[in-house]
Amino acid sequence: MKKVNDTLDWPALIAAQPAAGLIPEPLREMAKRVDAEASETLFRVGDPVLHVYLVISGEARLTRLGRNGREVILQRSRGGFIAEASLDSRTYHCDAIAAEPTTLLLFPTAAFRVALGAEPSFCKAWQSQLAREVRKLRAQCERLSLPSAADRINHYIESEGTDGAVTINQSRKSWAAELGLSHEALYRALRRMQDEGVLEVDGNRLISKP
Amino acid sequence: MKKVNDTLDWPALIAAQPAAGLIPEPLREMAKRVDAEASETLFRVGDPVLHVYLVISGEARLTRLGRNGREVILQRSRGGFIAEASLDSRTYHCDAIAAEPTTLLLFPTAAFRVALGAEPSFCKAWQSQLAREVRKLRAQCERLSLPSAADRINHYIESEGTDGAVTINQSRKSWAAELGLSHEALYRALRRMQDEGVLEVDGNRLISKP
DNA sequence: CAATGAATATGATCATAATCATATGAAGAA
DNA sequence: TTCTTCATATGATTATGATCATATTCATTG
Repeated sequence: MKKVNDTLDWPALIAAQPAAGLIPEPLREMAKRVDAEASETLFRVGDPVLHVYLVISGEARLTRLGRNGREVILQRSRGGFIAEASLDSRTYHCDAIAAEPTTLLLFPTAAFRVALGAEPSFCKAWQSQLAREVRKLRAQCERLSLPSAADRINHYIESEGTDGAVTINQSRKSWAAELGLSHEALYRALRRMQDEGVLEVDGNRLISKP
Repeated sequence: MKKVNDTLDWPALIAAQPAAGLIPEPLREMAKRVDAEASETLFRVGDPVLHVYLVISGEARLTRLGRNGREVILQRSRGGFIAEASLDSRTYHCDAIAAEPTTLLLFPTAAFRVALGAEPSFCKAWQSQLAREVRKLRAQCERLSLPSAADRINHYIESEGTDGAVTINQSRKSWAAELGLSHEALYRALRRMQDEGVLEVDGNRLISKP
């Protein structure tokens, strides 16, 4: 887990990961940028909670080892804060690893807590961010509960887009993962929906046809 | 949407829905209990955000009407706060209906915002609650991304339980819905896993066998 | 008590997504 | 440039969950 000592380019960081924009000035100065290699451990069950982690690029995973020896994935993150609830805990209740070469920002937990208490604007912004995340995740759960690929695609367009259209800002493969589908099933469903005339695909723009 | 004017029994409310315990005293006195009938509307797209809604019993749904005329479900709630992100909005961006006879608590939005700003303990508790919800929902999304029923059940045991065991505090049917399975598929998977000796079922207690 | 409805449970059939295989195109490295 | 790699894309086969049907048990209510 290599610490990078360059001074941080915050506009670039925020462009890469908008959630970084929440961080107020004093906390920004305490941020450490870290580059983790694939399968490198970020923290383990029982470790003290020393930092708040923000994924800038790559992929971080929160996992737990099950009784049957199989690893259970609690979260895959390709950007944004992870393990926000650890702010309420002294130690971690899961492991975190980098699933591929990953860049993160680390903020000292103690200072993070102080800033939340001392800066009302940061506190409000943090709350709003959590509420937005809750809304997004609930919609995602409902979407994943739909059995058919076409229904999930339509649900995505209506819940994440506006007026029956949405722009996909990720690769088809990672979008397939977000939809809980194999990428093959996604390609096929898109093809079928276009053939049936219920969907228009223009690059990364998807338009639902009535 | 019948307003019930009885004085509220807070210990009973908190027992029925623990999230009610977050509410501080002054807000409790402004709470209105409401009984909604099946398919009754709670609010609609464009309505001003006048209240914060807490589902005590029954089921509330947040929905949006898609371009193709089909209703998209953004959230089904059988207990807890709904549409928390509406605290950051002047109007609603979805509809809310009671899917069955449902009891709710309503808090005036303005007073709720004031309380969040004025009472640090409430503000922290609200934040913690949102963070816990985020953690729970992320795990649920990962679970729903697993293709097989047995994998989802194992994931549930490991992520929601401790030491390879969990107690289900809901009916099998509603648990099946949470797992994104038909109830038939859940019954069958439980039977198969018991036959294979990888799961022990004792009433509502599930134990994963190595 | 009987009756009604809901949850629990299992069987049979069918639709569909996962998987494996294969091919093409685009981007980046040597 | 060529080579490599990865995303995109489609076909064939298989596994599995959804659906419909049917009992049974349980709880609630008249």
